Amino acid sequence: MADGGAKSSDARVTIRTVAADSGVSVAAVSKVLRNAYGVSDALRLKVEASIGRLGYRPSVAARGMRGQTFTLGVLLVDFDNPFLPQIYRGIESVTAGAGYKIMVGVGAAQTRMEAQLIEQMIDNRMDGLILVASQMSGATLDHFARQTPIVVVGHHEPSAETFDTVNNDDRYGARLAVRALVARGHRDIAMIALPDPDLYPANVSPQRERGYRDAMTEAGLSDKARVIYFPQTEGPRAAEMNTFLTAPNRPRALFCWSDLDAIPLINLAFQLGIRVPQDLAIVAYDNSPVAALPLISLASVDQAGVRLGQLSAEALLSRMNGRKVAEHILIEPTLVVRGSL
Amino acid sequence: MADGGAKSSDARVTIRTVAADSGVSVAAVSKVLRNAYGVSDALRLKVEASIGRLGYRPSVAARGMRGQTFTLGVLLVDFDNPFLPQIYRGIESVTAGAGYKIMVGVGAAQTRMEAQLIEQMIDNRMDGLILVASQMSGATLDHFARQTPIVVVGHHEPSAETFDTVNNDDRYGARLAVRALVARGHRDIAMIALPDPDLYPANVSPQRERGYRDAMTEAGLSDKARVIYFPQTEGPRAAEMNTFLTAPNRPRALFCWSDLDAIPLINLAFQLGIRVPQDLAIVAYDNSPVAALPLISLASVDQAGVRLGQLSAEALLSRMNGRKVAEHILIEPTLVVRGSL
DNA sequence: TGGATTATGTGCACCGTTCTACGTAAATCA
DNA sequence: TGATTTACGTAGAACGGTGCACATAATCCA
Repeated sequence: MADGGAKSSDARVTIRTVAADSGVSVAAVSKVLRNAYGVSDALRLKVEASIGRLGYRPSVAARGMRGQTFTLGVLLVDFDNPFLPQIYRGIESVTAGAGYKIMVGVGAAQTRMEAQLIEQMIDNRMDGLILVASQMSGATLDHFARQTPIVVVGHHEPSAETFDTVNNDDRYGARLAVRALVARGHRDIAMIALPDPDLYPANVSPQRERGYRDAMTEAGLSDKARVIYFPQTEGPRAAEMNTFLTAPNRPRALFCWSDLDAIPLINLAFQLGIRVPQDLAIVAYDNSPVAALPLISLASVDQAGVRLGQLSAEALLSRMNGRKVAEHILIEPTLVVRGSL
Repeated sequence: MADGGAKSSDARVTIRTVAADSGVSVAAVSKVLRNAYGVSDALRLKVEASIGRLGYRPSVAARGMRGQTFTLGVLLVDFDNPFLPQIYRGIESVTAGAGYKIMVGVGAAQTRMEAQLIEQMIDNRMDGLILVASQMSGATLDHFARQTPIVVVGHHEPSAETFDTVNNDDRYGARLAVRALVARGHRDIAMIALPDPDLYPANVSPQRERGYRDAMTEAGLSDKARVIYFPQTEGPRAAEMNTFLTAPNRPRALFCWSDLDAIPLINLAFQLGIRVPQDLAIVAYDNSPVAALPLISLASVDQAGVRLGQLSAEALLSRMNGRKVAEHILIEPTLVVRGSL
């Protein structure tokens, strides 16, 4: 790192500095920067030399006022879900090649904060947005999608026209999981899902709930179907999990909407002396790294997070490039069998 | 190609729209926005009414060209370290109250990319930056710190003058961990650390390494001290871990620089039939949520991530507020005893 | 009552880019 | 050879805010 430049004047190097240094107009420098049409090799070389010499970097903020910022925004529900990094990596692998930078906003699973962050990203003139597992309603998404290109991951809304969606087939994935339990002879199979499925029908949990019911019906077990909703706040949740596991009518098998709930559950079962899978078989969803640990060994449906990320980034780029008609991509998940099954 | 995307409808509401609507000057609206001096209640009310009616939001990009953006940047090494969310939460809890928004950059543990993201944040005119566990050298940090207020977490450089640092006392924490092993009668205690401690002496791992040596010397075991460095790439690393655990000279106890390495290790031990802690006692660092799972039950040094985040945010705000002299904060970690010890 | 303050609002020059419209020289065509 | 076209470069108006310098009105003080 050439730090020895002894930058006597701390004055910011702007496009004007570069123009003066290379003896051309500001517009010419701008053309080189954007590599626009109408620049001779001689000019380009001269300008690039100046840029290098001065260590010039264009201001994203100023650039955003008229043109592109080459920055994309990614909104994540929260930080704790170990499945999200995979999606992020997928996105990054595609956008980096196309010369885009990424800024991440963390929603903390609150609609209010999510909206603020999206507005923030729009106000920063980011060129496009990818929203991962957003809690927002289709109408709100539509509102934002009219202002900037948007792709949504983990939100099923195949009829949306203003934004694209990228998902794994959650309904099918759930069916896979339940079928595996049925194939092992289980009949008393319950499901753990997120509360208020009717409030957020586009979210993944309600979709998986439908897949669960499909599979139960398919196996002639529709009368056995039973969905449990745990509270989302830490304290009450732990207590209810405990009650659930120690209750006399505890099911013999469990399909859990996400590793996020299954991992605490399998640990609690261990503490309570409930043997997995002998006393309680568990299959979950997301195939997060923790599920793969031998000490946990949680069977889980893999939704190819990296692939989801790549597809969403590609969709965003193509939309930014002018595509107007919405795309709704669905990929096929697979079941990863482990000891808990 | 020249078309930026789908921003067809609704002409943008700008400060001029608001000025026209409320019948005052642009400057007056700006004053209200910044709540600057010299605004009557009547004017304020009128303008705020217009803002509400029109749904106006100031453009961060435009604002950044002269004034503050009220946006802070947080740079994280990577996404997979489950300890980072705690720090983020701490930061967020402080900055939200002060009216700042946060954008996150993910460094992917590459110096090159980290530098790019920092530049990106500066170019976006963010008001200040918090760098968490950055890999960068002190000189590079200094270079950036001259351009914008910076606080660094997880990087020990108490003599730095241009930026603040916030850390837990890694050296002391390591000593705590090793002492606990010694207290249980262990003598053959090895340490697992990050490679190239001399290349990045300011990072946490070398600090913990020093604490390990301190404690070994303190217990009269300096001749037994032994530090193992695993390669950082997935494949070779797993292989070397395996070799290490099955070697005849495998130590009886292990202090691991981070849960990040200890968790795979404890799982591998389980697979190999090595009993923890009977055959191998393990203490690690970071006290991540996974370590706390009963099935893992990994003893670990807790460095109060949330508190670190809060302190760094407070330091940043005070620095942004004009403080020039550097602050170097050190907090005391605690050991969380669990089954692996 | 006149001059000095103080409170409130406005005009306008920035900030650092992009991009359209246009000028000019060189190359091509008829 | 003159008329077109093409290639290269430039001037200057945006973009959407901020904030200084100033004008005006209201209030205060002897």
